[in-house]
Amino acid sequence: MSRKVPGSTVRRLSLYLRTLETVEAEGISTLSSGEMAERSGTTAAQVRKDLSHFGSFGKRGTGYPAAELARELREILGLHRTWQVALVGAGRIGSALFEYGDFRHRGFRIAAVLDIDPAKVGTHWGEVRIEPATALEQVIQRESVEIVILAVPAAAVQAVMDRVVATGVRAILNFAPTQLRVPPGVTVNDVNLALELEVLSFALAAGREVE
Amino acid sequence: MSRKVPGSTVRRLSLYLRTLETVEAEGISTLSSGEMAERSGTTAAQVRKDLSHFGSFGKRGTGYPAAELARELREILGLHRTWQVALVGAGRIGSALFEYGDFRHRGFRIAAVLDIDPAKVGTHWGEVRIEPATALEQVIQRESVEIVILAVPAAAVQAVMDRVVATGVRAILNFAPTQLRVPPGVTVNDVNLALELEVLSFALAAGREVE
DNA sequence: GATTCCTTGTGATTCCTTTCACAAGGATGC
DNA sequence: GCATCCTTGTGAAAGGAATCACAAGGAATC
Repeated sequence: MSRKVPGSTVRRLSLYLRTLETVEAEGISTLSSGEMAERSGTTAAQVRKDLSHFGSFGKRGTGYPAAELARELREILGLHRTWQVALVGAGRIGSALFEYGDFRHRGFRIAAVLDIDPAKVGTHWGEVRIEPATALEQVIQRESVEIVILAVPAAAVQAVMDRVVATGVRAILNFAPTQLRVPPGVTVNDVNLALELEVLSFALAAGREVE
Repeated sequence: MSRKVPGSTVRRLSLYLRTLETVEAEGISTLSSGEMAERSGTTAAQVRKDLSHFGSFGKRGTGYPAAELARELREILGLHRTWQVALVGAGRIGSALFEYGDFRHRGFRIAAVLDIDPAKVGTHWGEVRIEPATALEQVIQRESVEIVILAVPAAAVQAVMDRVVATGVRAILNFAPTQLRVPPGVTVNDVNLALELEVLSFALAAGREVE
């Protein structure tokens, strides 16, 4: 049980949680680190080491109780509560994310959608009315937003980010292919779709696997 | 100039390339490893070490010629040519990816779109006719597809992947939140959107930055 | 109850990535 | 031409993460 947790461990915890949910749906109530590893694409030792950062959840000779470990992981990952999310950018990517059911089931509620395009402002996505980007600060405050998803063009993203950070938001998911400058204490997670394809391109061109 | 290249280096190369393109657009023709690092969110030593895996591209006392290094990086990443891509799954995410302009500009041509839904099959996205998922093998062969993007539900993805791999495709970009089992020689790159939000959730819940 | 078989949790080790530090070499100014 | 200032490329060192290996302990069988 240590203090500093590698980002790679956090990402695997998320995979473990999904594995546990699948396993529970299959009616399995206990699984070993080896079974977890097999299903999550890692090794038994890695599973045990990852979990050991946060405590001791298994029983020797038996393994881990699926339901209980899932509950623990949700707690650790902060998924035991609902997070209010604002989505900036109502384009294709924004729309896909809004529809993405996984988010809601996992405790992320897209409470607001904003866009700069006057033609989109005022229209509705389901229950949510698209609001003007100029109202960013008010919307974040009104909806108690803690996580912002940026799905805006690369040219605009730094300016929007600066405004977001100024409101006190400390977690940002950025889809623009731009390296953002953020003050310490703010976590930015980048999803760069072109980059993901380029990794594949490299693997094919170089004739080797990557990662 | 070494043999084995870390995946993290490949990902940074992609960022460097984007930085170079930005820099060129600003009319800058030469930049140092320090300037590159500043703009790409890393360190000067890292930039030099990353590039040193592939050769020697800079000039002491001066830095790197932007246009030339960009050309070299495109070569290394395999972006000097066009890749034929098939997109399986014409839902929200598939649609967003199809519209995503960055892909085409980077040498990725979505040559085919497939879906299992009869209501979608036969309709067109731009020039591309949506084809039935049953025709997967024929379409891959006909279009000489080398990269497949899987934007299908988690429950279906392993079966589709098996068929894709059987055709000889060796590079897959998977958007389903499922750990795929692949034979050696096949590179799978996962994009797990819920996971990316969960990393942020963890950071907020734990009160610390991640990565 | 004793024996055998599993499985966890974790220090030690190995492996890999990043950072450091500096020699080598080019540019610039006088 | 010489001195000074930069910048690269890279071996060496440091830092982190994954793997190993095993002691500790529970379950199951006879």
